[in-house]
Amino acid sequence: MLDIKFIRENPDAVAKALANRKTAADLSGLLGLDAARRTAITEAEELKGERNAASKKIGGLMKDGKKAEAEEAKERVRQIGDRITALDEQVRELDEKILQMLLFIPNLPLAGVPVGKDETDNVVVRTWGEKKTFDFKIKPHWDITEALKLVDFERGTKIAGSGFPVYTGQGARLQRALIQYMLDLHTVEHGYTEVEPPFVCNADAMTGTGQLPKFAEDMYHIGFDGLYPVPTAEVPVTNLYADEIIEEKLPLKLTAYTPCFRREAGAAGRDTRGLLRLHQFDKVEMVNFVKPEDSEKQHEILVREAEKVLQKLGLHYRVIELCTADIGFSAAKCYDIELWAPGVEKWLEVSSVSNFWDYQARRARIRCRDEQGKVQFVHTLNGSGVALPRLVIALIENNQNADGTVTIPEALRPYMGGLAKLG
RNA sequence: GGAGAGGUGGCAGAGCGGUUUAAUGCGCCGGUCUUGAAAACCGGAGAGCCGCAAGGUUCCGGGGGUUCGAAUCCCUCCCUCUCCGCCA
Repeated sequence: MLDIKFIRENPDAVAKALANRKTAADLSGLLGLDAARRTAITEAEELKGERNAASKKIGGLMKDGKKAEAEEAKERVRQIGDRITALDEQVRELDEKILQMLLFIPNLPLAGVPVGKDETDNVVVRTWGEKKTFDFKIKPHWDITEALKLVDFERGTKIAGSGFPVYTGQGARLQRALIQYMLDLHTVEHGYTEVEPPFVCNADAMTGTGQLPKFAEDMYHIGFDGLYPVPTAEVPVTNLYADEIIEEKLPLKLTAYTPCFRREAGAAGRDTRGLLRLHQFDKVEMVNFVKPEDSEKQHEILVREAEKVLQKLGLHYRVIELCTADIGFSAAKCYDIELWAPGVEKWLEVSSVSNFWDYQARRARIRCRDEQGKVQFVHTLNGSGVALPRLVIALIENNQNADGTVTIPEALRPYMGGLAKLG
């Protein structure tokens, strides 16, 4: 959420930043409500001051036995009280309206984020590795998973629906191995603390990180209990510190494996084949809570930590900086990491590494102290480290052999019981 | 799920209608003393909002109510603990 004070003092800059995002917002309407709110608060607080003083006097009169005088004063204060009740109600309504508007306004892109009209204006920052050449006819991953019985799509559809694959045999083992490999990498080499959060969250948590209220349709919802299966570990892990002043040393780096549930509303019919786009998938996520002055530096470190996962597996990837029109709702700056998948001949997004600045911290009220002990909002960052299905796609398409087997990268073999090949 | 008890500042724990601007202890920060430290003593110290500031105002699990005035009384929801039941 944006700071209403910042909007009040920089309306033009905010309008321009939102325009770069291709987002419209009624800023003047918002500021009108803000002005009305402050007027009402000022009057209400003045009256409360009067009432507090008068009530104290009444207490004194009662004690002295001056009953008549006390009754007279009570009547006067009652009237003040009525006015206060009305003003408080007015403030409450204005607060709610202002909050509802703020919750729907996205974060502002950082200065330096390329201004663009859509995803075609994203910028390739760097590329690692190169496209592998094959001396045989390669297969797309769905043929490989079928031949090696790694994934059973049909039975997943039967028990849950399309987009809910069943991993079987070595395919299931591979999922488990990748999760463990990534968690070990982040905890041992990158200094993360592993957490295993709940796989469902309440509406408050969903609002804190920005999924609600705007993206309700993208999520599953257990209406009976008011819970949402998590669309990403970002939600439970970031909200761990909601409503807190973090006293631990920053940066605080947490990593978590969770399954992720997404309705993919609006994406029906796209990438329906294989593992490209799913309603449920596994992901290891990294979340950082950092001091405001460190967030840009820490963001760069975070992308490198995600890249490390791919480098150790020897996979060709590129890092993209998203332009103003393409960064996510809550993000101020975002890098995507894309793996090359030769079978489907596509760059596949396996990681999104975002700097949320103080946007989520303000929504979730996550704070820290500066050197003077003054309370301020932390900056939150997160990055996939990484998402499994597309990693699996790239892994098996890149490492497939002429005989139909798939070579397992060295880094992964300890997690596969020493196995060198699938199939 | 049933019965009971309880939710107060970082923690412990008073207060149960009007000098509570939330006692007291521990912990924390600063100071005195000390070669240094400890102890002792003195002082400080929560969060939000409005305000240029002075200052004001709100917050005792959440919400609502009674009252001139609520941490304190009433209603309701949530959570925790104990016992019972069920159960991986």
